[in-house]
Amino acid sequence: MNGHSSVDRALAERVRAAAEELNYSASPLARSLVLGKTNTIAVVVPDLENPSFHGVLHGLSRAAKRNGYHVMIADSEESPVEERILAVETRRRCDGLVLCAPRMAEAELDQLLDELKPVVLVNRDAQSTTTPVVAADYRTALGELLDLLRGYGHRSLVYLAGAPESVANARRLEAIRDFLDDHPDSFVEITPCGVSFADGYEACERVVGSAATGVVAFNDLVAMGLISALSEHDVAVPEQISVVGFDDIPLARYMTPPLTTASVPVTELGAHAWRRMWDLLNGRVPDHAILLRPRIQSRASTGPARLGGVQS
Amino acid sequence: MNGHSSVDRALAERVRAAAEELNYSASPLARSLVLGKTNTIAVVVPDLENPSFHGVLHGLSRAAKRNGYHVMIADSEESPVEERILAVETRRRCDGLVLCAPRMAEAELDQLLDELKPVVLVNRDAQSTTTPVVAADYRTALGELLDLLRGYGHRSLVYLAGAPESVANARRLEAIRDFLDDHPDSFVEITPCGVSFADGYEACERVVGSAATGVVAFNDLVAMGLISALSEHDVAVPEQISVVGFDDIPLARYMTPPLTTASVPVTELGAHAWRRMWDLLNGRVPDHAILLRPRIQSRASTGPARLGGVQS
DNA sequence: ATGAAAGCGCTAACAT
DNA sequence: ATGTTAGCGCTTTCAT
Repeated sequence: MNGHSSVDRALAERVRAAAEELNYSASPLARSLVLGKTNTIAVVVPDLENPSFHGVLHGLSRAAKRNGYHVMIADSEESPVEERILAVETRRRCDGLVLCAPRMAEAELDQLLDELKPVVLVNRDAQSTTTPVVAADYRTALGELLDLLRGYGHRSLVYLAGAPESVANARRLEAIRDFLDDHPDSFVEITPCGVSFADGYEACERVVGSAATGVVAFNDLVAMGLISALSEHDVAVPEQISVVGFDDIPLARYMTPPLTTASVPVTELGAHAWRRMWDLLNGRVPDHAILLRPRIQSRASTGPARLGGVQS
Repeated sequence: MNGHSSVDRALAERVRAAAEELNYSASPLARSLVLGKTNTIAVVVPDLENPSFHGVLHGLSRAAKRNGYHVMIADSEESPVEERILAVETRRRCDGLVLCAPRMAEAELDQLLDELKPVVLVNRDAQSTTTPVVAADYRTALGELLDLLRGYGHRSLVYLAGAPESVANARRLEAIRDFLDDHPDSFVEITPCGVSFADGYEACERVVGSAATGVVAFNDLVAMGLISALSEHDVAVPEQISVVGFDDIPLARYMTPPLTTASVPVTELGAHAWRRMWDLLNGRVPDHAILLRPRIQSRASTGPARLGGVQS
């Protein structure tokens, strides 16, 4: 018997040596079958190409490896139906599931959660109070960005919105509503925009046409696109308009000017997700939800407001 | 019996219905054990955070899914020893292995390949003539970039080198050597630099100090860092110095000026890798090696050479 | 056409 | 302390 029974020392040693020689090792498959555990978990993501999932995957896989677990990946290609099928099917080949920002509807998700458990949710919450959730606190972070702008004296802002349906956008809107409630003298214009550099670039006219002195872009890409267009229109950032992004992508700090933004701790998100899963796997009950606070990176794309905005 | 035996129609239908009702489905684990195949492959990468591996993973996982295969990931964290252990261990839990740009030494790799097969290599070649290799043709692509610069009249260039040991850097040096052989009137100064924005930024002095009219950066990040520093030194790109990058990262086309670079088809790389694996899995013999040509993106960071370089 | 039995490679519980 | 056996959940082969 291999491992920790009560066997003769010498014999055990000889067996181990022989195993080494023939380079034999127990079939993980057969072990899994009899033990009822595969030492593998799966993570389902909507799009493997999205950088924010890389971070999560990275943090998760490293943490899992330290506990001797392997990780499978499943890419739902942004399809809610595919996502459901994939989740169920993948779940059967492993011991647990991590669902990253699932795209399926609330009702469907809640119903599915029971069948899938153990399962942990990343960047998406559910009714289920038994399912652990780990998420980035977009709402608080955007609030801090708004506060920063306000601290510089900005009272009239534009928000360049992302995908209207998305949870990410909804959270930001909540933060704006909170902010407006707290500061009745402030004004934020919600402008449909998008999530890419090109979207930000094209929003330039609208921004310049408004009386705003500050812009909150949905993310860094949008902010960069906007800044690029602004510089072509000879609008100085931050002298005439301050701009903030969101995500802190690698190039954000190297832009001219370096971009003020919120850095989402994606790798930590993944590590925390594993922690929850590990608890679940060991019969422990993890905290229900944990919100990770993005870090505000205050850089040179923001500065004191000039009265009257661009026109002045 | 489930599937395609010769059974009574009605009975089969009833069984299927019952299975549906109880939402029963065969345990993939037990099936795997008896069939001797897991319908899973694993891909080993040196660093899950590296964007170029995301593309490969993405293309690979989508292609594999279409053939009913799952994919596991293993992150060796850039450690050659870890890589070896991981590869062997992971291989036992699945039907095949894809090694992405393995960091281990040639000799070790060649020896290991036999134990791991079926295995396909991405962006790294080996002695083994039986192991399929799919790679990006860095050498040809850099040659084309050099030709482009030459076409603009540049005769004196600087190459900002990446990690000295890396295969990626070696391929580029080969291309430079070829180019120099073909064009004895050209001159390329090899300068140690690095792979990041900051590395490129710091190379500015060296570049300005040289007589070069064109710069070949190891990658886009380096090129961007350099251009950023050049603009602070009021050196105009491409009027005074032309700069090319490599990779075509998402922001390359949006830089000011938009960056001339080579676009590596990473997703296709992944898809091709799966194709090879699929052949291997089905007893077919795939082509030994396939080289995917990056696409040259000629943009505004390159232009006609001015005699005398910066000084003029 | 259908049912029974063997066995994939292991581990755990039992008997020696 | 060591050897033996049952069985994890399937598929396949062989009888019926």
